[in-house]
Amino acid sequence: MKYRKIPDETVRRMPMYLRALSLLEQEGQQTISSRQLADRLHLKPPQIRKDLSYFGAFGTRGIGYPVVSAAQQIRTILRLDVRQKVALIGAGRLGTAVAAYPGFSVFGFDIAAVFDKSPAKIGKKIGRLVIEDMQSVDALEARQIRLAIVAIPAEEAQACAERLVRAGVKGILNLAPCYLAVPKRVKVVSLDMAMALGVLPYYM
Amino acid sequence: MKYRKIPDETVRRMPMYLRALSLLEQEGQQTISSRQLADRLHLKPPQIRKDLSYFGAFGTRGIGYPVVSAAQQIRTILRLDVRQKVALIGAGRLGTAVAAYPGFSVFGFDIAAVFDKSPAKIGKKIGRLVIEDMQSVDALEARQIRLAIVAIPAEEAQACAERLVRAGVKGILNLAPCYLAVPKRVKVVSLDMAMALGVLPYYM
DNA sequence: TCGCATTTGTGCTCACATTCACAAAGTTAC
DNA sequence: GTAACTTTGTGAATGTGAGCACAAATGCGA
Ligand SMILES: NC(=O)c1ccc[n+]([C@@H]2O[C@H](COP(=O)([O-])OP(=O)(O)OC[C@H]3O[C@@H](n4cnc5c(N)ncnc54)[C@H](O)[C@@H]3O)[C@@H](O)[C@H]2O)c1
Ligand SMILES: NC(=O)c1ccc[n+]([C@@H]2O[C@H](COP(=O)([O-])OP(=O)(O)OC[C@H]3O[C@@H](n4cnc5c(N)ncnc54)[C@H](O)[C@@H]3O)[C@@H](O)[C@H]2O)c1
Repeated sequence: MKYRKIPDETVRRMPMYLRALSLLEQEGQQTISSRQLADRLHLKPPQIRKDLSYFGAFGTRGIGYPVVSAAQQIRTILRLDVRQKVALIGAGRLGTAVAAYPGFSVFGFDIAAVFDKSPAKIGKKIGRLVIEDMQSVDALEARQIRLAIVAIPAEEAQACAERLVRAGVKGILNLAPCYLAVPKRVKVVSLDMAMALGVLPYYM
Repeated sequence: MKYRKIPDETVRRMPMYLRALSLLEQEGQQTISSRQLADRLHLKPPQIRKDLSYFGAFGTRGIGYPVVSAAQQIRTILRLDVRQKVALIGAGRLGTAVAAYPGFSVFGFDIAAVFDKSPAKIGKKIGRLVIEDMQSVDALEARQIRLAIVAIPAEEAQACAERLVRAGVKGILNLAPCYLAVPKRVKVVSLDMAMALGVLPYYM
């Protein structure tokens, strides 16, 4: 396929494929067809084929996609083939849950530091990590941490994001219910649980 | 505007507008223009006007939208004008955080029950709620609970969703990293933190 | 009362995303 | 070796949503 800009939607689905392939890897399955994968993920087969083909042809006609090497390719594409360190900002109720969540490791993420502004929390341990003060955020670059999860109140989140950007952070997962204004070079993905819940009654 | 099917994307943005308007309500602002609102939410003004106009014209030309009545209209549209009870399934790390989260009340949600399968947790209190056993899920309809948040391991989530559907649940917020197959009449919205984080390195 | 400034509501166009349909390429069975 | 079958990769068609541009409506001041 001649070069085309990769659609954002395609990129968004890649981790989905990677998760499924990682699972199949564990199950020991050698190959999977776009149809089988589509059934699992509740997508249409051509969607999957087109998505994967943006990054080159790595399936075998008549057979499907080789599970292990396709997974590895997607890891490379998404830059998840190297372990990515992540800073967690906010050791409150949600932050504590996130810090203990093993689910990030499927994608090679490693919560490498936790920060909070509350003096009562600084120095306390959360799993194997010691909660650090917010000053220490400024040294993230030296520690090769370029990703952050923001789990502090919405009113504090914008200032925090700016501090993270100054500290060299390149990507932010925002769990606070607000928009974060950042330079274009920084990517923000926001998840808002209340908003997600908010649409459900409409469809009842 | 002649009748048109309301785009899913428009519905998805409505809670966003409602959150902003609720905030403005508190701040005591009387009216807001699409431009002002767009600046806050980082959208383009025509987007907001078009979205709102799907539900009828409720702005005033030359002025903007009346904050209080627009908020009330959106609440009615989204069926958030009546208090919605929500069941929480899973009182683990994430479930505990969710149970204590006050942010759902902006939209009129009320976590009305918490369930877990672990005998060690059943009967314990989590805030003002007592953790119930999974048997009790079957009685949700009688308690007028038609929404649920699923915060249990992915392997258990599908079976749980089926049980919820049998119990009359009409909408599910799924926090487990998996697809939930449910009848078409039931709406599922899934949030997957690891997947959201997974795209960030690609953009670095 | 009139003209100017403001802002909504919406038809239209364009961009993006999904899905179809089929040729190309490979496998399997005999 | 070949015929039947499977599945990929992709151009084209279709569907969906975003944004522009402008008419219509309203407010306000002179
Ligand atoms: N609890 C949930 O289930 C839940 C669900 C969805 C969204 N959220 C959002 O996640 C965020 C955190 O929620 P929570 O329930 O954990 O709140 P929390 O109050 O339990 O914890 C917030 C933590 O952030 C720390 N903090 C506050 N301001 C800070 C700052 N400027 N810098 C560093 N640390 C700071 C506080 O000391 C506290 O430890 C909020 O924005 C909330 O809306 C929470
Ligand atoms: N912890 C996080 O920050 C986080 C982040 C993103 C997603 N998640 C997802 O949320 C879900 C819960 O995560 P967690 O960290 O709270 O896990 P957890 O292990 O701390 O808690 C899970 C809870 O669910 C209960 N449970 C298990 N099976 C059940 C069943 N069939 N019916 C009822 N209850 C059941 C367990 O008793 C336990 O209390 C998981 O799917 C996880 O992947 C968690």
